[in-house]
Amino acid sequence: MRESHTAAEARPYHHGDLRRALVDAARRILEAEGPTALSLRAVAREAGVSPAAPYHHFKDKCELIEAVAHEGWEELGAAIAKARAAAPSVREALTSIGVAYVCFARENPALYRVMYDGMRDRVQMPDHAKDPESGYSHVASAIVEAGANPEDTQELQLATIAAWCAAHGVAEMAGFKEFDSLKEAMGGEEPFVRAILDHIGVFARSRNKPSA
Amino acid sequence: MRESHTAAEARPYHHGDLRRALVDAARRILEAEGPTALSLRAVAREAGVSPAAPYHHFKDKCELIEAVAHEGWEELGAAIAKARAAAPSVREALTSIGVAYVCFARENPALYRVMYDGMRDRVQMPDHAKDPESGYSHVASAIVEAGANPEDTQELQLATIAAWCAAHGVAEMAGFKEFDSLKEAMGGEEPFVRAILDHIGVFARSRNKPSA
DNA sequence: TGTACATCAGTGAACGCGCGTTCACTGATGTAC
DNA sequence: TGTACATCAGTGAACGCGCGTTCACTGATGTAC
Repeated sequence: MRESHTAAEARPYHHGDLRRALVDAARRILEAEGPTALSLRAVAREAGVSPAAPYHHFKDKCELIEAVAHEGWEELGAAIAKARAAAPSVREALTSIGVAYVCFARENPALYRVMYDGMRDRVQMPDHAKDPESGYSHVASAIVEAGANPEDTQELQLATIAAWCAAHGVAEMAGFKEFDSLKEAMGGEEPFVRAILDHIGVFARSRNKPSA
Repeated sequence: MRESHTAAEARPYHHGDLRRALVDAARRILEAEGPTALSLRAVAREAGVSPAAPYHHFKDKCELIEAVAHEGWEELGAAIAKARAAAPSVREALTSIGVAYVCFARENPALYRVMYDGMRDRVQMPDHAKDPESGYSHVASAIVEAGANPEDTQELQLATIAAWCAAHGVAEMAGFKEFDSLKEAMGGEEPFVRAILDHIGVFARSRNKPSA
């Protein structure tokens, strides 16, 4: 019952945990065929189930996609936390976070796109800023540790958002074929990404701590 | 024959310049209903023409969309050139360019998205770097004017790409509802964008010219 | 321990929809003589 | 200037497709007695 069943395998009439299986199937489709291929029917097909089955677990297509995106944000938050913890020094924490962010997006490009699409027209502020385990909170507190004044909340918000925006831009563009020759000259995509982040500045040093 | 005909108006059997009219119709749809509504049939409908008519002017849907995106890149290049020319000083040129870039994207969000979608999986490097009127070229030469060494082409490329990435990130995220209260506190979206760009650094000063 | 029954989680066929594209066609235009 | 004809740029009906969602259904499970 805990084991997963591929589409072809025989499986009991009752699935056990179809909700989970559907989210996994959706992610497999995203990875293999990209966001445009992500239809409810395709997900059901991939999970080896009839097109109506998902409706016992999700109100509609949108709700399934939200579940996928939610999982993505959680994993991104975890990746950022891990990178921060592993950083050799407080001064380098932000750079590590930036690299981890971009790597996550590059390793899960379709998932990342879905995460952002869900974000775009959201009215209600999601939990990001409130959840201390979110990527946002980690960035904010890394900026404070690097010397920013935690009392000046507006300034801190701006710095955090600036870092987030810049990382997002790099994440979306790092894969452009247009940069292939440059990436190659630099020894691969990661050195390239590090160099770009370093040029961006928010990641290279804190504004309120005049270098060292 | 030069005048435009709306869908309802009578128009001669031969359109005159249907190609142009189709691109305009596509942009109207983008603006009004966003990228997901941009179908060939919808464009034909909006232009007041049968669904088969566009095939006399474009090989397929993709070619139409490319034409729209191409127009977008040209306009973005022009907006950047204008901002650069209007900048009060060489030192501020980059900031002006950044603001102009983000403003363009925010004023034409759906068009901007289409432009980037077309970019994503492009193999052939488009003309951006070669075309001296492209946004890319303007940014690169503004960076040189700000003090970067034009001989070090790799460094110059990195700086240009870094600025481009950061601007893209801000452009895509500036509209998030999540930032509404902060934007309001800062007196609107443009001050907010300027503040974010300023935090980002590439736009605030050149790396190779240690401030002033 | 066995049986009746409610509930849950699937099935598969069907709905209406809009899409991209093709096709044979026709009305309008321009050119040759 | 008038006429025959090739070419161009439209039409509108039709194709097959995959989609999201609904529906009446049924097989499996769990609970009450």
